[in-house]
Amino acid sequence: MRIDTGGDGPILVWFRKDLRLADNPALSHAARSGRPVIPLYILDETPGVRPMGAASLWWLDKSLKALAESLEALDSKLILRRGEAQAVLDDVIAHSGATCVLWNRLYDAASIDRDTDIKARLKDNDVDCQSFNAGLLNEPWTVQNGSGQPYKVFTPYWRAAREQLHHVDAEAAPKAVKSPDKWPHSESLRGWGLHPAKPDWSKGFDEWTPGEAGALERLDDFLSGPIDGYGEKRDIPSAPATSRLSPHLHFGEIGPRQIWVAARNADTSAGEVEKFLSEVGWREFNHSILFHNPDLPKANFRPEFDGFGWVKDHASFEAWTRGETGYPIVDAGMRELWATGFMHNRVRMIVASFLIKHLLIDWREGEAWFWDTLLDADLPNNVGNWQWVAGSGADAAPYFRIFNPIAQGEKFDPRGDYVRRWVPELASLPDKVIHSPWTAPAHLTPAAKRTYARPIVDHGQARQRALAAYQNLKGV
DNA sequence: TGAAATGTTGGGGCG
DNA sequence: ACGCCCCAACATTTC
Repeated sequence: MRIDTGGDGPILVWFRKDLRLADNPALSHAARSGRPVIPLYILDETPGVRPMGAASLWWLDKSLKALAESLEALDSKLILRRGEAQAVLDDVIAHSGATCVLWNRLYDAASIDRDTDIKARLKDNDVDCQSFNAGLLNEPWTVQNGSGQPYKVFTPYWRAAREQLHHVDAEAAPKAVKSPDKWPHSESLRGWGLHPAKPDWSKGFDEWTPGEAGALERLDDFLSGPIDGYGEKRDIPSAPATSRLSPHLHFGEIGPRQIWVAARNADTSAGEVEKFLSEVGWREFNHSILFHNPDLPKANFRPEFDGFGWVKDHASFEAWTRGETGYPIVDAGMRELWATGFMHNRVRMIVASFLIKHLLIDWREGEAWFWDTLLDADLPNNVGNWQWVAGSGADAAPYFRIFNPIAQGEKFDPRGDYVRRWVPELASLPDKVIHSPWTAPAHLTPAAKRTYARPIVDHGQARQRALAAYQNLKGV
C-alpha cells in the first residue's frame, strides 16, 4: 500500500475503536515509517456522535489503561484528550508539529461525517491523512450482489463475503514505536472519572479483563475448548459455550482478521468453526446494513413499520428493565445484564421479543437500554439486532415469530440453572415449574409466591394482541 | 435463530 | 374378531 506520510514530522495515530497494537494498520504504518509517533485517544464530544453508555465507559476506562501500558512497554505513550475531535486534533497538531494523522475507519454515519470533515480540514492545512481498515473482514462497499447493490439478506451476503476471504492475514504488533522529542499534554484517565462512583454498580463486572491481552486470552480459551460443541451448546445460557468476545471486539482490542486466522487454525471440526465464524459474519452484515442505511439507529429499515402503534407504557418498561416481568427467563436475562454488563445471546432475543411483542414497546426504547447497560454496546449490532427482532430490519424475523418465554425457558434452560442463578427467589422450585412458577402448588413455593412477581401480561393474550397489531401493517 | 392450530397416522382399549 | 374411539406422536399449515 502506498504511504505518503508527508515529510519527517511526527505522525499522529488516532485510536478509536481499535484499542490494540496487533493487526492495527494505522499504528503499524506509523511505526514502520521510522518517524516519531504520537498515539492519541480522544473522548469525543462531537455533536451527533452517540456518546457511550455507562457500561461502555466502564470498559473504556480499563481498556485505555491497558493500551497505555502496552505503549509504555514500547517506550511510547498514550495521549488522552477530551473534547470535539476536530478541535482536539487541531490543538495536538499545533503543539506537536505533527504533519500526518492516521486512523482506522468507522462505518456509522455520524463518525463518517466527522471523519470526512476532519480529513478535509487536515488537507487544507497540509497535514497528510490516511485511513485504514482494522475493523472488518470486508468493508461494506466491497460486498455486492450481481446488480451492484448491497445484500439485504444474510445468507447470500455471507456467501459472497467469504468468497472474497481466501487470504486473510493479521499483522503482528510493532516491535518499536519511536517517541517525539516532546510529548503533547495529556489529560489523566483517572480525572475522566469513567469508573462509576457513588454508587459503584460495577462490582459484578469482575469476570472481564478489558484490554488486548484479555481479548487474546479469551479467544485462546474459547478456541482451545468451548468451540468444540459450539453449534449445539451456544444456545444454552447456563453453558460456558460462547466466546464472550463481543466487548473486546467492539473496542477493537481484537480484530475480526485475528479471529478468522486463529479460528481457521483451531484444532476443531470445520463445521463448528464455520458456525462460529458465521456469527462474526452477522457482525459484518450489520456493519454493512448500517453503512448503506445511515438512518438505521432512528428509522425502520422497512418503512411500513413507521406507522406501527407502539405502546407508551412506562411501568411495564421499568418492570422489564428491573427483571420483574414475572417470566423467569426474561427476568433472569435482564438481571444478568444489570449485574454483569452482559447477557447471553439467546436470552437477548427472548427479552427483546418480550419487550417488543408482549409489551408492544418501541424497539428504540429497548435499544437505548441495551446501549446504556451492555459492555459490548455496538451501534451496528445493537440497532441491527433490535430491528431484526422487531421485524422492521433487514432479513428480519417475521412478525408472527413471537417467542413463548415459558417454552423458550424450558427448551434452553431445561434444568433451570440459568434462572436459579439470576432469580434466586425461585431457586427452590422444581424444574417442572421453574419457568411457570404461577402454576406451582402453593405449598411448594411459599417464598417464591411472596417475593416473585405475577406475570405482568398473560402470554396468550399478549400474543393475540401482537398478532393483531402486526396484522395491521401494510405489506407484511 | 417459533408457536400454535390443524391434520394425519397408528396402536391399544373396549364394546 | 371387528369397528370405533381416544389420543399420543408426528407432520403440515397458519399466524
